[in-house]
Amino acid sequence: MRGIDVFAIFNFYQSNNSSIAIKMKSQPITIKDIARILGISPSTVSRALKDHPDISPKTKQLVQTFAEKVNYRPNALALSLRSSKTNTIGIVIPEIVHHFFSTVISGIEDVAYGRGYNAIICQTNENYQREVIDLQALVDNRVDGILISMSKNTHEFAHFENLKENGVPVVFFDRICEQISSDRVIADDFEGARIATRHLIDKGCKKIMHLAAPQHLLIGKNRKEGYCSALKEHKLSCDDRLIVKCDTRETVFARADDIIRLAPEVDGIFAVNDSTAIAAMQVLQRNGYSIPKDIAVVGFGDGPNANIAYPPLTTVEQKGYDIGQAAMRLLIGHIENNVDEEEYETKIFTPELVERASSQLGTEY
Amino acid sequence: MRGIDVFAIFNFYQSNNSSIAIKMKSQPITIKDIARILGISPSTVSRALKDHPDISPKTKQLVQTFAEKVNYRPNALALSLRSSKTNTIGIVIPEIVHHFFSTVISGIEDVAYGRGYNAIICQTNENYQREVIDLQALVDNRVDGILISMSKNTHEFAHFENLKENGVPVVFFDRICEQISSDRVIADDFEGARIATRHLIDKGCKKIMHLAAPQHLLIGKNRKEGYCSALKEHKLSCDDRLIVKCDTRETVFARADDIIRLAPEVDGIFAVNDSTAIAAMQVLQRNGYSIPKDIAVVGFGDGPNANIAYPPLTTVEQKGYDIGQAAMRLLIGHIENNVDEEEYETKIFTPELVERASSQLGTEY
DNA sequence: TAATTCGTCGCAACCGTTTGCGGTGTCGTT
DNA sequence: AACGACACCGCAAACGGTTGCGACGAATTA
Repeated sequence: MRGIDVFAIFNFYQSNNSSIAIKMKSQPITIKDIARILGISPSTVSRALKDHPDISPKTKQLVQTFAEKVNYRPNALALSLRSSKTNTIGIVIPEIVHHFFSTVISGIEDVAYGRGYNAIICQTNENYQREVIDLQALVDNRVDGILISMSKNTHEFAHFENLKENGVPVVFFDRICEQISSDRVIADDFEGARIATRHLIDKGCKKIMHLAAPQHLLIGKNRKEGYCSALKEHKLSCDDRLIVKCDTRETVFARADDIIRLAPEVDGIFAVNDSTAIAAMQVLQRNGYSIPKDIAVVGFGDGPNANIAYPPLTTVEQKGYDIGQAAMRLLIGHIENNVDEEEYETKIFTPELVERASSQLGTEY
Repeated sequence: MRGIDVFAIFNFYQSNNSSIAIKMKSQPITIKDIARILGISPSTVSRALKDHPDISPKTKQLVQTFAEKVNYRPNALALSLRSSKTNTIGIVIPEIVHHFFSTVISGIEDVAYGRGYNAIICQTNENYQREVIDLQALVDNRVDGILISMSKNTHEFAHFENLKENGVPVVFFDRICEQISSDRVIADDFEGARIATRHLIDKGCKKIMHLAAPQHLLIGKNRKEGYCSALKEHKLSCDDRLIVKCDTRETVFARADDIIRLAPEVDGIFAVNDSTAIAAMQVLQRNGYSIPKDIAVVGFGDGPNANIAYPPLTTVEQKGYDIGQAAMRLLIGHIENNVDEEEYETKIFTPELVERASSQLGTEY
């Protein structure tokens, strides 16, 4: 008897729903809807859907097939509110357009999806204000944890402290914040720069110019020091005169005169990143220098550009994918073992040299 | 009297909170917490925080300053659950690493932030399954709307239909779905290809090769037809023999033999995208051809690669930023005027030629 | 003095889901 | 006949916030 009634309503609902679906935007169906239609309580529906032993097989069957038919999906907002667990993590990065960050994201996402987490990506465009706003929005939406790579223009850290006060686990990667104690995953910039510079020396370079990033950035500092270290290793002097401050395509062109002035006495260039290296090659080529015949060049952070450059650029690969995976694993550890131990970990990935034409000093390409 | 009491508790709470903040992760403070501490009801707190006229100035002052002190922030989940409005939109794209999509995202975000929306980005990696999962997750989290650029491998569209049934506004951009009626924002691939091909003809090319994407993709089809149209405009024949199917760096190298075989009789190349164009230039250069002296080359979709290439690549710019802005504006329109009119709009952006060295036929670079 | 108004505030319901606990009905047991 | 055991299901509270409505005291008015 009851069964017949129920299925009558069932069918009515179905046809009714599909007919109105054409005219109006139907709200997603809820457990309460199902309960009302089937004439049972929401709690029973909830339990039936998750095979709770208190529910009779018949009821389970009824509810489950009905839920299937109407394509029921639990409201994630309600679940999160009740459980205070969103299964979502936030990623805050300066710019997604950078190949390095894109690969980091891929690493993060692959681990995240595998463990049932969703990732929401925020880009700050190197803007401090945006970083503050993005982090606040993530906290407001109760993400379970956050992965951050700092903006270049961030010099205050209250918004980071704020995360800890709100109990949000955080892992910094690449652009870490020295003033905040936390888990960290970084590329070994010092060692990478040393490898790159050593390579130039091995290729026969005697006087190597360095195109450097601002020294208040860890990246800039560490890469410069790695460069100096390799020079000293080989009894070469680390001359400040050979260090030109430019770390983007634009700044290279802006300081082109300085580079050209130094070029005659130089036979190698180590640039703080690939686009700087490529821009420098172009500046030199336009001024009559041949690369790598006259001057060998090495970049940093292998992106797809390195292959496209003329000549193809020797560079050190930064292992963004691995860094992303490691960062996500660390974060999950903090989220799931709600251990309050402030035992922070730092993982370091050493870059690897990718040798191409641009560093073969003395050869024609 | 009462004031003194309250502030005593206030101060107690403060010191207590800061002391435990060191040892344990404190949950974010809620309206209920504030109500309990101040000895008033949650409703009063809620109203005080939003300057409701029913609340006395004293109470408002008390609540507001206290909320400020403890850095109260409303729980976005709770707000969304009640209002069924998340102020969040979803972006589903194949790959963020592509410069075009990155710029689209910037356009979207700038409009979104300006109108009080957050954006959550999902990349499908050109994977149909991932696209289904991502869309489902967005719906589960009750985003207010979704912007999609389809994956290459999507041939079923039930998951798109599902969005409409759930009443989620959708705008397709760039990689639109022809089978689903919806708002669309696209680049005029046909016209762009025609402009690019015309440019080669203007530069003196008589026989132009086309490196084409698969013809089941709209992009591939439209760009090829634009190419043919320009040829016919100038009484040149559109010879299928001159069309080589390759649309990535890898496929260019795979079909390098075909390209080289055709090269002697060709004086121009129009490639379906920039990386294909650049790879083709490299293949030709390695085989003794000089560009643009022997063969002029034009790409499609100006990315930063075009500047880095040797020689710098002439290409047509796709206006990703504008497309992103337009798509987001359309979406907001649908979200905020809950008009059920199925009056769908299609916005078309015509690319612009960016002339560089690679297309200056007959000249030395 | 009694009735009305106004200024302040709290109760309770709601959004969608979960879950402890208690209630009902049907057995079988003594 | 009375009891406990068990299967099955619903009530209500909770997550955090909002809001219609009613309550209460004080001040104003008739």
